[in-house]
Amino acid sequence: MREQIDSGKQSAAAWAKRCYFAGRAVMDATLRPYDLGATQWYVLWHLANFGPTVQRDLGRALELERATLSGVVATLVRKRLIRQEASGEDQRQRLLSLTASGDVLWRELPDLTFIQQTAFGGIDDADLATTIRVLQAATERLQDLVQKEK
Amino acid sequence: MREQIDSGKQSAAAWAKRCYFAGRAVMDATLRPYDLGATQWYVLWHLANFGPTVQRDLGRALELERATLSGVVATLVRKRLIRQEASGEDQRQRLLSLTASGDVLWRELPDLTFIQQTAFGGIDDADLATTIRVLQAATERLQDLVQKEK
DNA sequence: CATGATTCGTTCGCTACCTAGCGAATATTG
DNA sequence: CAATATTCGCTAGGTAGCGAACGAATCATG
Repeated sequence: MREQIDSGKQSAAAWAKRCYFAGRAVMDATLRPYDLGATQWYVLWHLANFGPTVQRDLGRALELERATLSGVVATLVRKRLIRQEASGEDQRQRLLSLTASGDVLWRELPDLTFIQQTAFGGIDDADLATTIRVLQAATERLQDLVQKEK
Repeated sequence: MREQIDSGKQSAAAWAKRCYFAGRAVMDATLRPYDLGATQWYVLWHLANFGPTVQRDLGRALELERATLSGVVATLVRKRLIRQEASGEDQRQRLLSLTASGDVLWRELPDLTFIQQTAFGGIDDADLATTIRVLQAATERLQDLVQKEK
């Protein structure tokens, strides 16, 4: 929202938005041949790298709301790429794991780390650290604001 | 997506995402009593500050796709907060302006600039500038990547 | 041990984005 | 001037994310 750039504060927020959407656009374009969304890729990525995971833990790891993850998981189950089983200990929990075909697909998928490499590669380490620190601080303050609204 | 923090590069992208959604959450919470979404607010804001605007120009100013804006505009027209008229010069264009009730509502709305003030206030100017520069560079590189995919 | 609070996953309904494709209007070019 | 290309707004269909509300399971407390 370009006109909001009357001060650096608006500008920072606007660039955070643009950066997020630009990154997602690249992921979407890359994953299009595989009929996968960015979030679906993250789920497969986690299961491939960390093995079977309880849905709650997956949500916390990927920082997704239960409702959001629920929908993504349902989609992947429908595609038979992941499996959703009862967890032994807690009957409320669902244990997620890759199916055989999910594992096969995962091996075919391109490595997506090149996206961040392209985006932030060559940027000064100190500047990158500053950026992360500023965004982190802003996010925390915003989350506090939401809490206070309630 | 916290586990992606094996390098600052993933982390920066993840924080950009969180920052964007946190900001939107505050806007949504603030605007809830008025039954308005964040994007709807931006449209009203622009019309209140810049007067009647052609839909195409509004889309460019707010950096929204035609399709996205089309839906938002339809919603606001349905609420009778804005008006959509034929533009004199070009018969394809639609001129948008606040209705009387839209103007009344706008005056009631709280000032939302406090959100960015809260989020980025007190942060060192140089750090803020660095953040903007890094995000801007990353966004441009990502957009180039998308172009190449095509 | 019974009651109440919390947690987990689901569903519903919403906003906000996108791409693709359409028809109509306008610009460009041979 | 006719044919072609572009632009503008709309619609359809998709993903991503949220909050609220719900049943079932579990935990905490009197």
